[in-house]
Amino acid sequence: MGPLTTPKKGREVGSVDPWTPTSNLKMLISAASPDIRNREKENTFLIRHSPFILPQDTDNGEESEKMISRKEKSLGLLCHKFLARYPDCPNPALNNDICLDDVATELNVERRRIYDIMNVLESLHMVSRSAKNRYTWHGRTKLAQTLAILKQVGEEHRYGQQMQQIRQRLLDKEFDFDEEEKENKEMVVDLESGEQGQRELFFVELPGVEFKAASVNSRKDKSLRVMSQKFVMLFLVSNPRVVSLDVAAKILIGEDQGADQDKNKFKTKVRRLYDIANVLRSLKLIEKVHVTEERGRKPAFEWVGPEEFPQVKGITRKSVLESRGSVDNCAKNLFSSPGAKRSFTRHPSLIKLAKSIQDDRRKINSAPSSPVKSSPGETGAKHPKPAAAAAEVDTASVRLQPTSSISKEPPQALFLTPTHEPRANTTVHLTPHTSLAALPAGSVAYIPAQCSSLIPVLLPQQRGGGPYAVYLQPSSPRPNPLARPQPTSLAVRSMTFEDKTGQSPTGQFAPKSQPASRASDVSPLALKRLRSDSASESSPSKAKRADPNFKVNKHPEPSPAQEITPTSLRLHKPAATAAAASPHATQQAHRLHSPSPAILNFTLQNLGLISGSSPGNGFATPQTPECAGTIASPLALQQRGMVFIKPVSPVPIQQSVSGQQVALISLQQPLMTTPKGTGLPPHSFFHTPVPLSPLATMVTSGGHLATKTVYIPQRKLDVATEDS
DNA sequence: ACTTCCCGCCAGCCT
DNA sequence: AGGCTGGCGGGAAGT
Repeated sequence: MGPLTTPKKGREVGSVDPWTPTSNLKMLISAASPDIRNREKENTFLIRHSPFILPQDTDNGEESEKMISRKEKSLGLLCHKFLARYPDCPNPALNNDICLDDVATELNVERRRIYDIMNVLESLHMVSRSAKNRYTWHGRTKLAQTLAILKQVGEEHRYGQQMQQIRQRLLDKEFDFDEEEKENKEMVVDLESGEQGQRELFFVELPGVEFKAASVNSRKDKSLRVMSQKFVMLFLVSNPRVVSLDVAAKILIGEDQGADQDKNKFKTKVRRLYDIANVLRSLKLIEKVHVTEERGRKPAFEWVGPEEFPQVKGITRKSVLESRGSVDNCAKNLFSSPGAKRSFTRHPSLIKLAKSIQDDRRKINSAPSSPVKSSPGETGAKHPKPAAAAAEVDTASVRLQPTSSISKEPPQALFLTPTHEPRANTTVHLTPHTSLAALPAGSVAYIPAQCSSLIPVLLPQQRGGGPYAVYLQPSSPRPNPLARPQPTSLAVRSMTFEDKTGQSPTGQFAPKSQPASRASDVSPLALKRLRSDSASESSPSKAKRADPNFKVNKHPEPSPAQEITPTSLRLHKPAATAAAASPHATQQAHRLHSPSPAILNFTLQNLGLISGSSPGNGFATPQTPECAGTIASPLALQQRGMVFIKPVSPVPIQQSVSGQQVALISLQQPLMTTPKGTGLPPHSFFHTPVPLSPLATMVTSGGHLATKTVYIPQRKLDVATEDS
């Protein structure tokens, strides 16, 4: 097909690429403007020494005139450079005009690349197009607001469910490889016709940041922007905030491509997702991680941006949906969907859907929209950003703070702000900025990976159901906290955790400064259950020594990946730990091996959920109720051989092909040593389908809890933890 | 071999 | 008509 080839790498900075037009241009530019060149150099320097991207590769001194690697030309890096030119919160009074030509010139890239960046930034309302070749810079002033809205829209569109659905499909595929293609098709159909399958493309606008000129908006191809918004939405509605590329791509394909999508389409989407992701990464909104499942490791991204947003209330939301035949609508809302062209392919149910959404929208669009260009000054200055400001505060407050000096362990080891993490890929980090207090009652919270261990936090349950956590069985029934860490022979059995997925938890959190949980908050029933359940247990898995790294907790510096990795997390067959605490749990649950009462008490106490009885082992429990999640001493728990596995995904129970009930769960296993030779990063997400035991089902017999029950089979853990 | 994603062609819209 | 935008996918770099 054409002479489309990617020029080979290995060009020098100043060298000319004789066969591309841009290189000529570049040469001309740099020849003509030493000024620009210098600026470019500065930028390069800046970037080089920034933690973002380019981690280690080029620090060998004089590489200034060396080969430009592909990495150095990445969109993310480019975006980073771009961002460096503008303040996060621009003074509206100043000139925030962006001229694409200038930017392209100064950054020494083709305009084409700038468009990519601008599109993504525009989707977040960090810039808005003011005229041809011109944008207005808004910085992050509207970001929180935008995210809030995107989240809301995402919830309305049930993206969370769609993702689940897709994950399920993928899961099914794992059970039945032959069906792969078929499944794919079915999925699309389902999404298309499903009552929650809102296929229409839309772009969410903000007052003051609308697409101005109709000419700009009538353009049909806005997919990068729309994709970008949707991609962000996926994160915002996903719990946990991890979205794998394939799932995202599938959703995005389904949306605008109906059933005719194929492999190429998918690949193209993924390419675009990478583009978007790279910009989002440079914005520090997401980070790259990996999800590991049976079929291997796959790329994913985790949201590391703000978690809490201002109320959307009072904000005009203009989610312009594609609406067949309503020309006025398009004109008015300055956004016409790409669907126009494809309208005939649309499933009838969608038309209905679109209509209802349209109605919906009408209601929502109460605030006046400005069809007129707004001046740069108008944006952001008009409304003293009450919402945005609030959001900033919120955002800041969400970060877990190091506990007071009372704590024995270096606080830094416990809490780390993600923004300070320079490292790039592969390692999954827990989301430290998620305020524990912000977690829905009953959810299993956790602390940052730097803590080396995942500690469950039982939040006060709201109503019914029991809070639930998962315990990995400690090897010793009577751990000596002061001794060297015992080898951990583990087994997780089941977990139930409640989490109002898809429901915005906003608004019901306890203030960060106050303990999220207190003994009184815990359902007595649940506690009772916990205790009684933990009757039998123990397992003398005389095992191996703990990994020397076990003590890393003492290192204040974040070196997440290798810390605390009991290399020998081998599963111990009979050691079953049940954490079933649902009031509905039946006797069967009792039969499960549970954590010993001592441990439970200890844990609960540490969590500030109960008070009174001491750990009884001489171990001083730091009182650091800063927030429930502070969990006095993770190390202590760790030393007791307790290991927790965090489910990182809502866990709907599904039917597998064989008719067996299965849950697709995602675990994050910072404690697990990667099996040798698997090439899996130590902190991988372990994404796996898991057959549900009758118990798991039972535990959830209460009803809605069913969708939150996880049964972690030994088999899976074996896979992940077996050494050698 | 697979993942990541740069590069630039070229269609389509805008001025 | 010519410039601006941006979808798109080949294929190279990176892992």
